[in-house]
Amino acid sequence: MLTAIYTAVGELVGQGADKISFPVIAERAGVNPTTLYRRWPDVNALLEDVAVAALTRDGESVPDTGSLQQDLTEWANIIARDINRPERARYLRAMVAARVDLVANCAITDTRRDQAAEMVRRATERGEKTPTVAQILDHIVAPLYYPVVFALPLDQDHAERLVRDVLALAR
Amino acid sequence: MLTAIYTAVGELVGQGADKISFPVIAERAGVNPTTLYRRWPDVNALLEDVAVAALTRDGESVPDTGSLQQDLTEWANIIARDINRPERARYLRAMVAARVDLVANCAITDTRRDQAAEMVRRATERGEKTPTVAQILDHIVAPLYYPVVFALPLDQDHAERLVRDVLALAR
DNA sequence: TTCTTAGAGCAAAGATTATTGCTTTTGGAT
DNA sequence: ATCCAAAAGCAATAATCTTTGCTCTAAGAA
Repeated sequence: MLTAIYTAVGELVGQGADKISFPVIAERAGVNPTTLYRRWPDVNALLEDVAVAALTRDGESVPDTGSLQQDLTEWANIIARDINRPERARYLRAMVAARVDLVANCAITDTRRDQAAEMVRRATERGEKTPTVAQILDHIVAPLYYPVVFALPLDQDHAERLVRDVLALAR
Repeated sequence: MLTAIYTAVGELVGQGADKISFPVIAERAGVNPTTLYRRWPDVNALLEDVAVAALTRDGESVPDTGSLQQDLTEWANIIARDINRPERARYLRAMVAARVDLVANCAITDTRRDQAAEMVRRATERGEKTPTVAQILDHIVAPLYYPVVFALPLDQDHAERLVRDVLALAR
């Protein structure tokens, strides 16, 4: 039931459907539209729920290679690969469209911040100089998301360049 | 006629209306819905046109203070102030929603790149060491847009910190 | 001035979406 | 097994959006 609905939404978002309405979702999920109208205040709310579910399932473990540079590089590449997948990119845009503040805060930013903090903590323990968590978010995460959100052409080695830059800020 | 339509759209977007349809726009603009249906393929197309018009009219001149640091600081603050205005933020999100690749490329990125290039050029002529244009886009522009797009809380002095960081990359 | 034509309005019809009262199913507790 | 309550389905209705043929207006050309 619920998973059928989530799946339906995921498929619609994934294939870039531009007419995502309750009736459309309901038909694809094999449920009655009324169910959706009764359970969610509007389509955006449902979209939000699905987005949270889709974006928080990060089995992604934080890289732990023994060097901050490698950790960040692997991490940045994981993020880059993830958000550049077409359907993932559409999720992001759909969320932005829906002004899904909650998702933005919880699922994306918080997770990324925690992961960055973890890597910095380990590096500090090893005695490495590190940039701040805020710097990592500003200078790695943001530049990775920016082109995806705005549908700009992605360039190779972006992640590597960002890591190199941010490491120059290590104190 | 056209300006009435654009104005109507602008007002609706500006006040965060979530039901932006041709009939609604038409009524506010005092035109017949048919006109809109016949002239634009769908609402997003109209939104795109309006967004282009709204975002390309940058009378913004590039700062020229005699120092790259000051140029970048003023520039970053101009950008930050601009895109953090609520209705401007909504435009951005609306554009992202509409997958307005064209707008993203032309109006935003290209303009910003040109402006950055101009400041770098001047600084280089003065003999200053500078970061690359790509670095400025990655480490100043992207981090400024990121929180706006994702509706994250904005923090004071963000622009200043970004400029300080990016200048550490100057070569 | 008259003709031409692109664009805008009007109105009717069709399609889709949203709401609501009521019935039916389902899963768990007794 | 039976009962209960929450959730889902159903169907009728309303509201909104979309399409289409036709008419009317206005700006430029002959």
